[in-house]
Amino acid sequence: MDTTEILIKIRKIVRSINLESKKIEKEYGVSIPQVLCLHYLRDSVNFQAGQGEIRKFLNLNASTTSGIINRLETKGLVARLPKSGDRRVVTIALTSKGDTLMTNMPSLLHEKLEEKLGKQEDQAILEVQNSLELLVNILGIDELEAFPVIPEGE
Amino acid sequence: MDTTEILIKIRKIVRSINLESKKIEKEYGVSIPQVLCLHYLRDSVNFQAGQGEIRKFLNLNASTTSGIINRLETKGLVARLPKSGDRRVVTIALTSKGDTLMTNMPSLLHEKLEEKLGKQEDQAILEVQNSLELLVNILGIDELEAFPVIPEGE
DNA sequence: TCTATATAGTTTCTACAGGAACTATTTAAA
DNA sequence: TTTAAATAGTTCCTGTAGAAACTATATAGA
Repeated sequence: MDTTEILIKIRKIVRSINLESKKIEKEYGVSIPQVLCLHYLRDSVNFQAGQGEIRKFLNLNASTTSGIINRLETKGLVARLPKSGDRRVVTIALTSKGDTLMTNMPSLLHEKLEEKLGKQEDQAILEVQNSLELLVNILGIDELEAFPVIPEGE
Repeated sequence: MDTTEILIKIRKIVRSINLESKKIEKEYGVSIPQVLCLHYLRDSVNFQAGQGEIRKFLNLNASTTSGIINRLETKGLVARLPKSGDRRVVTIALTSKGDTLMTNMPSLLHEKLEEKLGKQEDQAILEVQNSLELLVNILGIDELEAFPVIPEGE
């Protein structure tokens, strides 16, 4: 049985996402994780959210999230604000510059996938979802299962 | 339609592979890409191969491959040898230390997946493969399609 | 109150990953 | 033969990713 093939395909998918990310970064100055972060802020109340909230949404490590926010901050797309009440919490706020960028950024991988996947039969889409679910379960992502998927992705 | 969910699942799979890789690295001192590299050498003639050959098999950038080999070399698991004939080519050779490590390294993600996937119905496995294939095609990994998959993975 | 302990983030370190620029060698062409 | 182009690798730079160690703040318990 060819699990090697499956692993190679997963590696290919990963790689294509990375390549797309670098392409987007070159064109717009922001990578996919950065875009996802800005995207989340745009959907948040007052365009603001705590680092932890973002971290949970992106399903990333705190240090990774910190780095992403650092790069966004350097570009002026995001600002770190103090939170009254709990001074441990750093509120991340979308700047108008960040908002403008998001407005002008067209079709990401996300939307490309959406478009192309839309052309597939419903049955095929269901199979893709089931297959990925199976892989997720098989690979044993138990500790992560709890993370709250905020479905307000789009 | 929920492509967001699909992307999140792919990210989860990627993440679980990374986590597994770090776990393996902590336990055995070598990561999955490094193991794949050693694995390839073990299946090569005289336990040797050119960097380019490895690069094509792993489907990675030259600089990335260079880094992986560097780390393996530092650990003494691999050695860089000159190739008579073409002095641009660097032959990568598995050392006995590397060979021994591979002999003693049990059940990788690879084999875990194999084991767990073996318990699934053939139909499910087929669906997984088809789904990944579909995603690979949708994500447009055209330039990479040509890379020669040596099926001697196991 | 004083002390755990838990929580929120940051910093440092390491690995993977790719692009760009570079060196060195080989091959093709003029 | 000398130049031009292709090929094989390396080095440098940046980004993603996580673990470990750390700071600072908040909360619970004695």
